[in-house]
Amino acid sequence: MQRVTIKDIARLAGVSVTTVSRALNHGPEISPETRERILRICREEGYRTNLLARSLISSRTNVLGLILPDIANPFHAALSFNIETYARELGYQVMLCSGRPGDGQIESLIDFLIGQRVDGILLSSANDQARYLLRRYRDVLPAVLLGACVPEASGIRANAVSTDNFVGGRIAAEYFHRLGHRDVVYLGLRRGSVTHTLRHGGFLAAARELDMQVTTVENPGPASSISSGYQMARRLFASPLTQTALFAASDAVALGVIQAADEAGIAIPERLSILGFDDIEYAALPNIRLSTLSRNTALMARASVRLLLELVDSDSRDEYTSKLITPTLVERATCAPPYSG
Amino acid sequence: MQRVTIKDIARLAGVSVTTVSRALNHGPEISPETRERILRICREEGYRTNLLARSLISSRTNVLGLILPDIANPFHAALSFNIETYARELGYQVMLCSGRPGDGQIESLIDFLIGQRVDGILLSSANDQARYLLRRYRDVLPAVLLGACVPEASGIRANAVSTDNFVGGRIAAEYFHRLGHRDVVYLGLRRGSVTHTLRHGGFLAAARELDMQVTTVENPGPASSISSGYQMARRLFASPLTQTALFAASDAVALGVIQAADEAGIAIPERLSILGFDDIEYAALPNIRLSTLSRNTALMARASVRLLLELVDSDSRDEYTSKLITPTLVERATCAPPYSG
DNA sequence: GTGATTTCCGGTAACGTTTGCAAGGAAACG
DNA sequence: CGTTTCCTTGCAAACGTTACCGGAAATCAC
Repeated sequence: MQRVTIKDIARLAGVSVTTVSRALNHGPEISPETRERILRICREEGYRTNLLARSLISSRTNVLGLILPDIANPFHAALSFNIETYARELGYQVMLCSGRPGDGQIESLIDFLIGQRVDGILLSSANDQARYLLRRYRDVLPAVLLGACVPEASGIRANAVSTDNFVGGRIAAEYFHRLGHRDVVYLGLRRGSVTHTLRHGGFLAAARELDMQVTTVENPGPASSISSGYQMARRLFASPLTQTALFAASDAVALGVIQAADEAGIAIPERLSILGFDDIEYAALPNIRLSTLSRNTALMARASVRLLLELVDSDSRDEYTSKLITPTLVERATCAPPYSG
Repeated sequence: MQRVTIKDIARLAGVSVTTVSRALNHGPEISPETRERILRICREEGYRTNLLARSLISSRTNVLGLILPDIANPFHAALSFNIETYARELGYQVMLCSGRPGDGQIESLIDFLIGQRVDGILLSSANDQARYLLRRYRDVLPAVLLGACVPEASGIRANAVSTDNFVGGRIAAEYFHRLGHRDVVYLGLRRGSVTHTLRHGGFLAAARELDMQVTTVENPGPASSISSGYQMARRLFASPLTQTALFAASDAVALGVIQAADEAGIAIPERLSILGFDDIEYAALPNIRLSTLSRNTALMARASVRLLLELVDSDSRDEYTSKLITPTLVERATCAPPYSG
């Protein structure tokens, strides 16, 4: 694993290391001929700048940390893809880590990223620990919360870009009401999750105004996946079903619900309407045609990266900006008026 | 962004930096009391080792690079998740980059990872450039190819762990034959992709032995996604369909085919049997029930990480090991005997 | 031709660690 | 009590860069 250093190049070119560094980086203070000669030698020798050393002295890595709860969820995958492409356009690389909340996994990931001296982190682990984490790492490195909107009321301020989950919940409830549903279920809330608390809150608020009855099914597990949706739905379907519509915490969860409904012989949407959240690619499939609330991952990615980089550059810790993106309803085939046979 | 260094801790504790370093790292050569005192101060001050500096001197980062063509594909997402978890168990962090082959994206990613001095890379970009890349980076850093088996015959040797694509192709053809199909299509080959060349080869070989007729539809685009499958299938369905079964390059592609078939009014599996590859989570959904060839991502992840770490430790460049994993047929609902009404 | 200015380059320190070597003191041993 | 050994600690060099400052040569103005 022989590695060519700047010193080797300097020796080979008969110049000092300073000159080589200048040839590689800044412009004018070097003659075109020597620069060309040095660059040629670098190419021949296969020289590659040691970014560790460079970052050590410049105290900037041009790497952004991204923490996601579950890359297997297509929504997160799409988000991560968009974040990576956009960051790369801006000259940044992304270091992706997945970690579920609980048992200190997130903390140790953040610690690792700080150790790696990333320039900032994007944290998409929507739970109550966020507020704790934020305070703890507040003046250690710039961070923006992703998807986990911190409510104004909580007194915790954070840089965040998020889907407007409260409004999303409202939209869902209003849509159900418009279709004629009066007895509905909200499925997939994880206790302590800011995202879901808000979404649930919006759903409940609108439901109350509209005189609808809401049953809530909580997510016991950490992840919002197909299998967790399947588990929850099975519990729900174990007793006789009075409700006519179901709002799921995510499309993945909704797909699990569909699976359980299929097994339980519950017709969709005739017997039960199902509305998802995220609008993942698979929701649009002809056999699925899941009605859902769409979040614009490309928009979220751009906004969050841009915000984070502003923070990195400005270095100001005294103001917070929170960007909310309203989800939009995508009507497909899994929602219909209740069957009144 | 004030950062506490080892020097600060040393000053605070009234010892030398050496002592602090020893308290943080190796064991016996320090008294328990001072160690405890130092560690306490580190906690209080929020000290975090600068991994850049450590790596610079130890010339080891404990970071592995992972290059994937498309994280949005659930198969890659699952693979990446498994790789990350397994690597973390072994004390390594993963730096994930997505890059499509062509226009030098892969090369620049590899260059970046080398610059970051990752200990090794996992490269899952199955195309012909692999052989070029391998030779170029051969003695710069350890690498293992993922999913892209390099055939013995090609004379190029590489460390690789891969699904046995040739056998996979055979299995598919034999399965179709067993069901009674004689006129079939292979869809999704990307010209120049090693993976698909092999898979196609196995499919063709078995088909020839079994006297089946094969039509091949090539993938024009770079990615193996739902939309590319949809595009290819639309082209195929534009003219009258004589074939009765279709083997798709991946599950994502197969889902795109299903979408196009749905629009074209082609019944599955009555009019056309469809077989996928990968066995992604969504293939098992009750509305989909895609028959497919399963690859064990967990196994692939463990094998590749283990192999790579062996390479990192052994530092031997003279032997290559290639691990093949046989895919297994998963029969669900999209394959049936041809309709002979 | 002298001084001022520009152009190009080198020496050296620094970034925050780890590590080999050596030294100081205490304990053990005769 | 002298010597050896062990335990604990510190000094200084090194990793591969970049940045500051200063100097030599070349160019320019007069």
